[in-house]
Amino acid sequence: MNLRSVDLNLLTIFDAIMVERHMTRAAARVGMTQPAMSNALARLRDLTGDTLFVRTGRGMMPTPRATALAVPIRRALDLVQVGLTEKAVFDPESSDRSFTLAIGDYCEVLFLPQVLAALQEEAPGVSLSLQSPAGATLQKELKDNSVDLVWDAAPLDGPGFRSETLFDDRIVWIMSASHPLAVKKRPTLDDYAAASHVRLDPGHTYVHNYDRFVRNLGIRRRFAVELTRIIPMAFTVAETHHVATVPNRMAERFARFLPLAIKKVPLDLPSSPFYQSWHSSRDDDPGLSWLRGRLVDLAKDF
DNA sequence: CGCAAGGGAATTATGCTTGT
DNA sequence: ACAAGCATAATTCCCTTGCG
Repeated sequence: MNLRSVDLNLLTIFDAIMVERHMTRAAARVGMTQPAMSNALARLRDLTGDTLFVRTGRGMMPTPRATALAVPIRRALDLVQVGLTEKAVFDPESSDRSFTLAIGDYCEVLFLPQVLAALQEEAPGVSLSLQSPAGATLQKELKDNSVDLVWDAAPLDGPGFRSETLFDDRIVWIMSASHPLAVKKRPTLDDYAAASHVRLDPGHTYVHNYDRFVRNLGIRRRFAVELTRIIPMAFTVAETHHVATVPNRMAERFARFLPLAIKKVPLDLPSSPFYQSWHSSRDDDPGLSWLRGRLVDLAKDF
């Protein structure tokens, strides 16, 4: 049934008759005349294909169909009432809501374990759905609510979008622990430029930003391979003599599991912050506000 | 933007049914 | 038979839509 073609006001009519069991009193209850109430009941009968209420000596008796409808209609009206009159609240402990995030494989690797641990503790019923790719291409998805939050190395600050900083990072380069340069304490810019690089898909915004910065300095790097995902990049670097340029937090994370050496890039680099962005129509969404706040907090200690 | 036509729901007036 | 109460008919009012 298409609700667009249904006069939802008829639900309040139904409820009034159900409560009063009397057309004239039901009409007074909702502030209309008895014939109007009678006409509204006729439309309800037409809509449901059921008599709904039968005239008897002791008032209007509901049919089985009307009795079955009474509870769901009452519940629906209560929900609407609450929704319209009270500011919605979000209770993380009892919520079973699911949020869709597009945070990119970098943050999935780096951040997701802590986020999930925190959720398990504070909001055990809340679930996450991760969508890739992340980044500034997701305006449409944010707008139509198919994605709740986007993380990226660039804020989404167009009209209708909001962003806040999550954390800051600096760019480093990594290589296998068995790479000849791994033992060198401070590899030079020449060492860096001469190395054979693994390039991550510039769809990763921080890669795009960094590439542009380095190119503007006139530094040319040789790329042996271009990869779209972070995990293969980490393994490639760990098991070959190619090097990669990545945010420091990611480097440290991988170095806990893989034999990697982390080196400072011998350049005066700007910091590489990450942002979370959402659509401004969700500003008052209490659930999403809660999640955003928790994510910002978690990113601080991280 | 303003106006007229059309449609739907409310009101008033009235008819019809039912219980006492 | 009569009063109470629901349904129906006629009319009014208001909102939407289409056109100049």
